[in-house]
Amino acid sequence: MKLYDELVARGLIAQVTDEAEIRELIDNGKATFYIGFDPTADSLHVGHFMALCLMKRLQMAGNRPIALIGGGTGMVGDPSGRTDMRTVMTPEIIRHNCECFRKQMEKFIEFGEDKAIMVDNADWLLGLNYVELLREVGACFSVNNMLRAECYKNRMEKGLSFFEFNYMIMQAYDFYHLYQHHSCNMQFGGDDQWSNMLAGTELIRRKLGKDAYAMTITLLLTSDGKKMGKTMGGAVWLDPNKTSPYEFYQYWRNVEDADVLRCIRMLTFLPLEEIDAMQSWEGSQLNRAKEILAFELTRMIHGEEEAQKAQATAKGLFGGGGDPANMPGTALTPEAFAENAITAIDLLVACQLAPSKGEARRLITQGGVEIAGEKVMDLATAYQKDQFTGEGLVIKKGKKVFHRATLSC
RNA sequence: GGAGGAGUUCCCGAGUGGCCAAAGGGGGCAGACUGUAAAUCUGUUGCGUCUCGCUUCGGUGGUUCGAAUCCACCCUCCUCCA
Repeated sequence: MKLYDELVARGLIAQVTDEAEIRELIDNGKATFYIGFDPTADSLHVGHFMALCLMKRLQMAGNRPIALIGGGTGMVGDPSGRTDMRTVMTPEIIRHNCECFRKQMEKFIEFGEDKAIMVDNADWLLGLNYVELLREVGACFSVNNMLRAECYKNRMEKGLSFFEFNYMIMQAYDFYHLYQHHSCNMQFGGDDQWSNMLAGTELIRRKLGKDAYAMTITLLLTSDGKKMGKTMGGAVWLDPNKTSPYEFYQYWRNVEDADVLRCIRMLTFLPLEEIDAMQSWEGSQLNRAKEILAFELTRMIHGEEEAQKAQATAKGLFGGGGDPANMPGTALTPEAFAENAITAIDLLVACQLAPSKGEARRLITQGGVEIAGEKVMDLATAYQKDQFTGEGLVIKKGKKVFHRATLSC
């Protein structure tokens, strides 16, 4: 199966500017394409991961990827799909985030001669002169059209500053720049980027009279329409220090039935035939598919070894028999103990399993806490310091959250 | 710049002097049921030394025995006019 058809079969393609032309280019390895990543945090998340996967698929088919880090666009912030303005980040934070992105991407995509290249749009955007830019590209944009763009829709009610309004022009300029300096003829991005990407192809057409193409990746949504990869605590990060491999594994292990196959199709590199075979799985059989999904993704991001560990830990905790060694944990300092003991309430707070003592108390009262295999019934239950040495104590909050508390020395 | 309107807890939203840590819904958390799923039902959802105290209704002052609620000034947002 050719690449384009595979992308369609996996449900990855949302919108394209010119299907025939794009098919021809990418199937034959003739595309030089870019995907932009704005440094909004100090780690990539699942949404970025999808883009990186796409990059890899195209690279494997012989196309040349350009990873663009938005050191320049990050100074403004993309208003697409947002209902309020992003916090404006300081240049220092942006630089730091760019550096973090760079490191994570290098683990996943091969950069170098004849391989992928990485560029930072700060290199050309920050030096632009306002009046020159207006004269050079400003004339190519119609405000009337820009205002009609989908990405500004939900901002028309809440208000959109001129500052953010310019984001589209900056992104269009990126494409224009890359077209000229790196022969980049195609741009990929999340589906929310569609209008920004079209602005780029339009600019290239007007300024250079040349065709460039754009294609968006389907946003990975849950069956009830929320973005995948978000939890209450925030995004599911690729940085193991922000989301541990175990937690990462658990996130995917717990997706809803309705979402498993779509996730496997879109996020993993498993052959389509294998995935089609899972289509007929039903009921609790789907748990097997969830394991596959969780394992595959953890392996791709954290490596085979970490994936094995995460899976063994999960199986140990939920199924019994496995190795429960790798669960998240907290090393308690001696100061946490009053007279060599710590109450269950303080323990929950110290391990950040409860945000406050009141919450911890409630959890215990409602029967949601188990420590060292025993349900905590009494609010006054306390544990001696020496119980935390070695393996420490395993705390279970609710049905799914396991945590190991040890003593730091 | 002018005229109106609005800002309440994680979110939406009620509350117009004490009975207000503040209705209702959403979301979250926990329990039951299950398959580490969904749906459903139940409880819970500011903090603490927890029958009591403390902090919270955009900000700062004020009136009052008492303020989310009244007054003054300020900030932010929305709508209409320029």
